[in-house]
Amino acid sequence: MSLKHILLGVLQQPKSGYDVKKLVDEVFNNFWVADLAQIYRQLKNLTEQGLLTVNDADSNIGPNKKIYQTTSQGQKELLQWLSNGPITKTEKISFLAQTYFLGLLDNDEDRLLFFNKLLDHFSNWHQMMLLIQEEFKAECKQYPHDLADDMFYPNLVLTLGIDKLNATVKWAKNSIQLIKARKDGVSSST
Amino acid sequence: MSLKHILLGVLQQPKSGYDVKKLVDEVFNNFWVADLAQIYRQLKNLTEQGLLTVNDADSNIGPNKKIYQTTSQGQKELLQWLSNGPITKTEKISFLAQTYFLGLLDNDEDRLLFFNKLLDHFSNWHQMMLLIQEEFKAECKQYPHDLADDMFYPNLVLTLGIDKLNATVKWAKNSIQLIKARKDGVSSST
DNA sequence: CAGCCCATGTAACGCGTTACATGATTAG
DNA sequence: CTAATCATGTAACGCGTTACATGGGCTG
Repeated sequence: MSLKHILLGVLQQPKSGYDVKKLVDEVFNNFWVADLAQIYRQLKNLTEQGLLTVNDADSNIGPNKKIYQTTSQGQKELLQWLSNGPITKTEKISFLAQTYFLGLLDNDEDRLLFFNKLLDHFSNWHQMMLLIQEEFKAECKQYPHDLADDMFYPNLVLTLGIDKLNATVKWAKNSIQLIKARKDGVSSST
Repeated sequence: MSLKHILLGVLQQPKSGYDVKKLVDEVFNNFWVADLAQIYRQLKNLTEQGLLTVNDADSNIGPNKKIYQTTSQGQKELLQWLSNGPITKTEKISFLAQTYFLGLLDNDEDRLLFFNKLLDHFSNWHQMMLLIQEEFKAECKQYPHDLADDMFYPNLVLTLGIDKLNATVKWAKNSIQLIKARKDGVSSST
């Protein structure tokens, strides 16, 4: 129910479907993934519903683009979505489902391998997001108070991403220590 | 792709579809939601594929139950899923998509209302999970080292849930302060 | 006897994912 | 010349969600 609204949001500035995909991969990857095929289908639907307009445009490279843009009706729908309050309780986190059943594996090496892969993935991601935050900090004198209006809320989204990744990285490290301690015998009560 | 494996996991102990739904709501709600209709459909599919068995059973109350249980083939599939490494990058967090576009609302009161609803929701949830953690702590002497094998990994899942909720609650509180400070004028650099 | 919980399901629709098809331009 | 990137799409399938149907037993 939200890809629709993400499209209405990003298409306040006119863009092609392909451009939307790149934007979502770059700036929304923190909390959303979207497939190109899905984006093209939604653009078609939303245009038929009058929430977007299309215009053809030349491309200096490759085939011609179709440029989409949110209509006032689309804008209205977007504001309605924001006004209905926060949508929560929709999370599906596969790696936690896996962790829940990890005791079924028959040795600690496999479990440690699982957690090391997690740690590797999330700490890389964490580092990447810290770099993006540096760019936000460079944009203003008193971070985050005097960020431009159109960067303030994107920045809040970024900071929760960083905070959660920080928690996740610490958790993965701690879990590895706990598993190792269990493996070597619980007795060590340091 | 993961409801399938959650079913294979929880049906190591025989259960009805209705029981699975209750269990998922109680213990997996931290990172998964599943619809009853969806569960019934998957149970049917997985049984046809030979990953589950069904048996009829009386119910002391209401209609007869169908009791499902994971087969050795289902077990194999489950272990395969765990061995393929952690599945990440599948998150879709609607409230962050909303936050990203929150600047489109035309006043700070509406934005603060949004964040207060978030804060209320997540702090209640956080409290609930802390209570569940107390139960885990009561189950053993040296928490979490000497938790039973079948509680150790579920407990890890619980702790990440708590850590992330803690981060989210702090973030919501901080965001409210930042919005108020912007509203009242950025000048106050206390 | 009304309303809730137990327990199962079907139907319809929409979202998400993968595979496939097409074809232009540019960098190595 | 090959591979990558640009750019658009269709088809098929499976997952997620909502609405609806059925009916017994228990609680107030």
